[in-house]
Amino acid sequence: MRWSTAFIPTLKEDPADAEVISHKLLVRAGMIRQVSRGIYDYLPLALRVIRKIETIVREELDRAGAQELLLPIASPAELWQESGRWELYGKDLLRFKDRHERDFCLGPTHEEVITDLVRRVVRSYRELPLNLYQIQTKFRDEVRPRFGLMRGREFIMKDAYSFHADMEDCRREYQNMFDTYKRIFTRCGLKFRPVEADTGAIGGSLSHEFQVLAESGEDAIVSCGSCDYAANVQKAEVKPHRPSARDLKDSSPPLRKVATPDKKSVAEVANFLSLPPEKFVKTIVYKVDGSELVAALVRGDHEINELKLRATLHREEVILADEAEVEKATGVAPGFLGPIGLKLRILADRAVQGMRGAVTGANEINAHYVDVDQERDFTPSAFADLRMAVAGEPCPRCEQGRLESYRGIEVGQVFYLGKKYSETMAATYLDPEGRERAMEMGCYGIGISRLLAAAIEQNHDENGIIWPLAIAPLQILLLPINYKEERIQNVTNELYRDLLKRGLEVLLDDRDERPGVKFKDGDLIGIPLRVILGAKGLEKGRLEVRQRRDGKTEEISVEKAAEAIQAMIAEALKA
RNA sequence: CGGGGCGUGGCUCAGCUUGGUAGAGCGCACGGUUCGGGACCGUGAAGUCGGUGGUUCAAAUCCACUCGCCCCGACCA
Repeated sequence: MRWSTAFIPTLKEDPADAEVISHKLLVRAGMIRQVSRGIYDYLPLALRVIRKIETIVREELDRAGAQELLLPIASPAELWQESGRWELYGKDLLRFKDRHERDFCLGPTHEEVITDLVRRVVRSYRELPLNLYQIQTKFRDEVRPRFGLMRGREFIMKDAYSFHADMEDCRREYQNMFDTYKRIFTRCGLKFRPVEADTGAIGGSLSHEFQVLAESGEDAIVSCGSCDYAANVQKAEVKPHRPSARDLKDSSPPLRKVATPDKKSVAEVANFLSLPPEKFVKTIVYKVDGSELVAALVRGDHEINELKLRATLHREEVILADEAEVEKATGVAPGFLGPIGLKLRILADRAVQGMRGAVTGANEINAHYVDVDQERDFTPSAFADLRMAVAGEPCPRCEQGRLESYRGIEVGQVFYLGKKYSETMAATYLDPEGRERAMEMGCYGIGISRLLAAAIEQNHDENGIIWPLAIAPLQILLLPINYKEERIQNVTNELYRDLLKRGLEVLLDDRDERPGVKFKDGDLIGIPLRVILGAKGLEKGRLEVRQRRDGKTEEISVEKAAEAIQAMIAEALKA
């Protein structure tokens, strides 16, 4: 590839609308351009990276026994109505009508479509298991697309779906995909961590996310310093709390009501009363499945985890009650709510159990109780793990470990779905006894375009991108200092042809630009190996090879250059 | 959906408060000098000032509406 004729529109300055580094660098390196919010053109260099990632994904999935197919991007409403997601999926699902006024949507994911296919084909346990995947553009009309390719509306995804006769086989495939994902991300040259995850809108009961570790990540994850426990904070368990002996022995002063005019939040009241937030009990009212109101209690310095609340209640939908609903049910505005005398079902986080000298709302405007003693003054219907885990607390799985927190970019997720879709959509088969049974399913996604951004978030410096060799758009940058000079041009061209003949991927910077411009552009687009051909070196029959990542440079002879470079690439790819 | 910000040559921005016929740097074209980390000199092309409507003798500038883009939030009392 010759730079002079390539479509690589680099920019000297950061684009005005980019915030995160991967977005800035992708645009500056001439790899993407925005078309609309969350929608981008992929220019040639970006597409090359995408193809590389896709190739790795295909090789590993094929090796793991999955088969590639391609499903349509538009699907009819009927399938989504059948699974119930036409209603449930909400506005992220981009809907439209065809010329016959029939409802369609752009696929945000393909459980319905694939399940429909498989149920129409598979009849017998003999045809199972199956693992089918595709690499395709998805569309989710995100509330707030942001950060370039990290959260786009249109994005490229690999999605795989597996079908099994029984749970054991499905679990086996889950593990198979888990291991395959580890190989894929390792081959892509990324630092990542698999973590336990919530199943979200996709559904199911077991899930891991693969998080690329990066400060700019949207997800908070925690992991144990001494064992291999790691989880998304959404999912992370909290070690069961035991009230300390001292807490239990202290006698508490009597309950008192104090005036707290206009002080609603824990921070406000804590400041007003000069008490630390951990002495507070927050009372939060939720509407469960659209009707019942339930109060949840967590300590003032903790955050409630709604996913845990939902799981504890065994209900589908748990949303915060609005102010009017709360007032109607309790007679008081949120901000002054407390468990004492509250006429609602109350669930409490374990950390609330046995609290003494606590502060709660008084269920009366502008008033709070102090010196609240949980055991003496109120009894929730149950104690459960309801809060977010935080860094520094004990590991829920091992004795000595403490949790550390990180930021991550989710680039893959594996789900055990069970029969969620096969039952609602009647994807059944006949077992050896001739009984009709619903298939067990799993699904497995990788955000290809997001992976591109994540790789940059993790691999860049002040000068630009530093591609891991395995996914670099090209492997070698040939940089003649003065290409117009005949001798340099001849040597460069010869080396270029030789490298191409050896099957290497080479970008030849044959532009009539000053060296500084070429160096800057080269660093920006991040090609791993840079070969510099300058007049001084060539006089001695030598050229320079420089690593983009660490700047390490070595001189090699021109005659052996192609062979030496090929060896360097081969060596690096092996590592 | 709520809050904030921005929209002016290809890019990054100034000009707007206080209305008077549009600027800079980079990029681009041409000529010359240069040539190992974003050169220098000269010449030049390029902008319906996001759109619509209004106020005014006069609007990039003031007003209204609208479209687009960015950021924060959109559930923790």
